[in-house]
Amino acid sequence: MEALSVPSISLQNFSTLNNNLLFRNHQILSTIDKCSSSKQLKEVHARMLRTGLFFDPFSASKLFTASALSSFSTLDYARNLFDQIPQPNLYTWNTLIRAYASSSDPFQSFVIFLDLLDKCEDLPNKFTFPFVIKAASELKASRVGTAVHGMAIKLSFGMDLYILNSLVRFYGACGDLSMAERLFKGISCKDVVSWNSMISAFAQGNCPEDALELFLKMERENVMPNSVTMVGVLSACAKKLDLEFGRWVCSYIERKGIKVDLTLCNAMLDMYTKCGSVDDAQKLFDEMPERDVFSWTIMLDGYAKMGDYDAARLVFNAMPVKEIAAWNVLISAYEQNGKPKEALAIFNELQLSKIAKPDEVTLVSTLSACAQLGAIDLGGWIHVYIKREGIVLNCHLISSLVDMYAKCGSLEKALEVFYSVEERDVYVWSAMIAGLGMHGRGKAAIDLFFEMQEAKVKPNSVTFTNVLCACSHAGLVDEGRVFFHEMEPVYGVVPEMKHYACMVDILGRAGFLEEAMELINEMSTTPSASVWGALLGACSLHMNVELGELASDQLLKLEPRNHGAIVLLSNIYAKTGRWEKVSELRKLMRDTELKKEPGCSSIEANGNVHEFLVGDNTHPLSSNIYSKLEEIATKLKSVGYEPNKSHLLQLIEEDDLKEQALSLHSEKLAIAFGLVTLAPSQPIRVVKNLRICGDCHAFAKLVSRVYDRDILLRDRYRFHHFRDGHCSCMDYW
DNA sequence: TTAGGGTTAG
Repeated sequence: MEALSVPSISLQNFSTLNNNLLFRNHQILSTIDKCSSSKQLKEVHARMLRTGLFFDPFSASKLFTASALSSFSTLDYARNLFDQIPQPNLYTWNTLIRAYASSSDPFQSFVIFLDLLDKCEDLPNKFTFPFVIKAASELKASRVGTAVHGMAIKLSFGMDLYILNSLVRFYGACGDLSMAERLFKGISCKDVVSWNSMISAFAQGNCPEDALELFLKMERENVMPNSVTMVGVLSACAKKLDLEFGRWVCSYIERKGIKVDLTLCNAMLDMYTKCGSVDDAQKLFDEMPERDVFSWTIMLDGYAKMGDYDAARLVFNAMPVKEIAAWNVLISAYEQNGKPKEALAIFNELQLSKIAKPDEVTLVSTLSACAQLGAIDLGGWIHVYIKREGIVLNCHLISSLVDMYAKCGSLEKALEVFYSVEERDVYVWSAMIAGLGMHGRGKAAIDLFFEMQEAKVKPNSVTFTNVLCACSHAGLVDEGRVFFHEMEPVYGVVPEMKHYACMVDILGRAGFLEEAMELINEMSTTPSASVWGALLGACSLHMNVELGELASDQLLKLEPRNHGAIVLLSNIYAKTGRWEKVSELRKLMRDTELKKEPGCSSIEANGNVHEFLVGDNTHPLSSNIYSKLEEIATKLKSVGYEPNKSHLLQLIEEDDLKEQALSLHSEKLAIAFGLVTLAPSQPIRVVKNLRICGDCHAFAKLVSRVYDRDILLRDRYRFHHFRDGHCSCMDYW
C-alpha cells in the first residue's frame, strides 16, 4: 500500500510541477512571438536552455521558426539553432527549407531537403514540396525541380493545389511554358493563385499577349483578380510596350477597388516608364504615399534609358538608399548608349564612394564599357577583382571577359579565360568565335564552331553571325556559303537580316558582286540598310559604279541621313575619275548639312583612356606628339613611304593640304602618343571609331617595323595586328 | 499543438 501512496503523492506533485512547467513554458513560448530583435530572441534561447525547454521538439521548433522567418534575425543564427536541436521534427525541417528558398542562397534548400530524406523519420509532406519547388524556381533548376515533381506524385501529392500552383510557377520560370500551361489546365479547382502563377509565367516568358489573353479569360470566368494578378498583367503590358492597355489596366484597378499596395504601385511605375511615358510615372511617383528602393530605381531607369542623364542623376542623388542596382542602372544606360567613358566614370565613383559593392551585373556592364574603349588595364583589373573577391565566374561573366580581352586586342588572354572554365554556354562559345573572327583567325573560328558541336552546345543566331563575320574577315568565301546555306536545314537557325548582310559582305568583298546581288534579290523580306551598306562597301572596294549607285540609292531611301553612303559613293566616283559626280555629292552634303562622323581614336595609358580627333592638338602632350610625328615621317620617307592620297576621297583639293590631313588622322596621333608614353616593351593598342584608311594602314605597318613595336588597332569592323611590317588582316579588310 | 503557393528594379 505504501508503494501505492508514494506514486500517488509523486503523481500529484508531478502534476502540479507539470502545470507550473506548462504555465512557464507557455509564458516563455509566448514571449517568442513578442521578440522584436535578435538580442531578445537570444535571451529566450538562453532561458529555454536553462529550463531544458529547448529539448522539447515542439518548443524548440517555435523558437527556431521565429529566428528563421523573422526579419531581424539572420539565417546563419537560425541554422546554428537548427543544428543544436537534437531531433528536429518535420515542421522544423520544412521551416528551414522554406527560409532558404526565399534567401539569397536557395540551393541550400536542396541540401537540407536531401538531409531531411536521410535523417528525418518522417517522409516529406504536402508542406515540404512548395518550399523545395520554390527554391527550384528561384534557381531555374529544371532537372532538380522535375525530379522533385516526380517525388511529389509518388507520395500522392500530385493533386495538391499549393504544390500544383508552385509547379506552374516553376515550369514557367524554367521556360517550359507548355508544361506550365498543361498543369494549369489540369487544375480542377483553380484559385486566384493558379491564375496569377500562369499569368506571371506568360508575362515573364516573353509571351505577354498570352498573359493578357489569360487575364481576359479570368475576367470572363468571373474570377476576382487581386493585386498580385494586376502586377503580372502590368508586367505583360510593359513587355508589350502597350501604353494604351496599360492605362486601361490602371483604371480597371481603380474601378474594381483592387487594393493598391506598394508593389502594385511599382508595377504601374514600371509599366509607364517601359512604355515610354516617364511623365505618367513621375506623376504617380510624386503622389505615392510610400516609396521603396524599387520605386526609386524604376524612375532612375526610366530617365536613364531615354537618355535624360541629367534627370537620372537628380533621381540618383535624391535616392535615400543607393543600392548596387541603382549604380548598375546608370552604368548600363551609359554603356548601352555608346557612352562607355561616362559608364567608367560612374564605376569609378562607385569604387570611391564604397556605398555599395559591385555585383555581377556591375562587372558585366563595366567590362562591356572597357571593351568598347579598349581599356585593357581596367578590364584586366576587374578580372583580378573578380578573382580576389571570389566572385563565381558564371557564363555571363565569362563571355564578358572573353569579349573584353578580344576587343582590347589580347586574343591570348581571351583564349586563356575561355579554356580555363568547364561550363560554357552558347554565348561563351559565340564570344570566343567572334574574338577569333575579329582578329582574322577565320579558320580557328570555324574549328571552334565544330568543337562546340562536339561539346553538344547548339549554335544560335548569334553564333552564326559571328561565324559568318569570321569568314568575311578572313575571305573564306566557300566556307561562308556552306554555313549560310546549312544554317536553317542542318542547325535549325533561320537566317535573319544580319546573316544576309554578312553573306553579302563575304561575297561582295571577295568580288562576287553579281552573286551578292542575286542573294539580295532572293530575299523574302525587304533588305535592310545594313544589307545595302555591305553591297555598297563591296562596290567601293571593287569600283563597280553601276551597282554602287543602286546600293546607295536604296540605302539613302532607308536612311536619308546616312553620310557613310555618300562618302562611299563619292569614293567610287573619285576612284573612277567622275569628278563632276563627286562635286554633286559634296554639294548634297553641304546642302543637307550632312557631316562626316569625325574620326576618333582612343588609347589607354597607365589606366587612363586618351582620345584623339582628326588634327587634334588639345592633348597636354600635343607638342611631343607632333614632333614624334615629324620624326616618324622622316624615318618612313627614308624607307620609301609615300602617303597615299586617294583615301581622302577628294574632299580636300590641294595636294599638300591632303598630305597634311593624312598625317593628322586620329589613329596616327594615337600611335605617336603611344610611342611617346608607353614603354618599348608594351604593345600600342588603339581603338578607332571608323574604318582605318589605306594610308594609315600602310603607315602602321611601317611603324611596326621601323620602331620594332606591336601595334594593335581595332577599327569599326575588326582588328589589325601590325608586327614587323605586316598586318594580321593580310591586307584583306 | 505550429505552416504552405502567386508580385516589381539591373
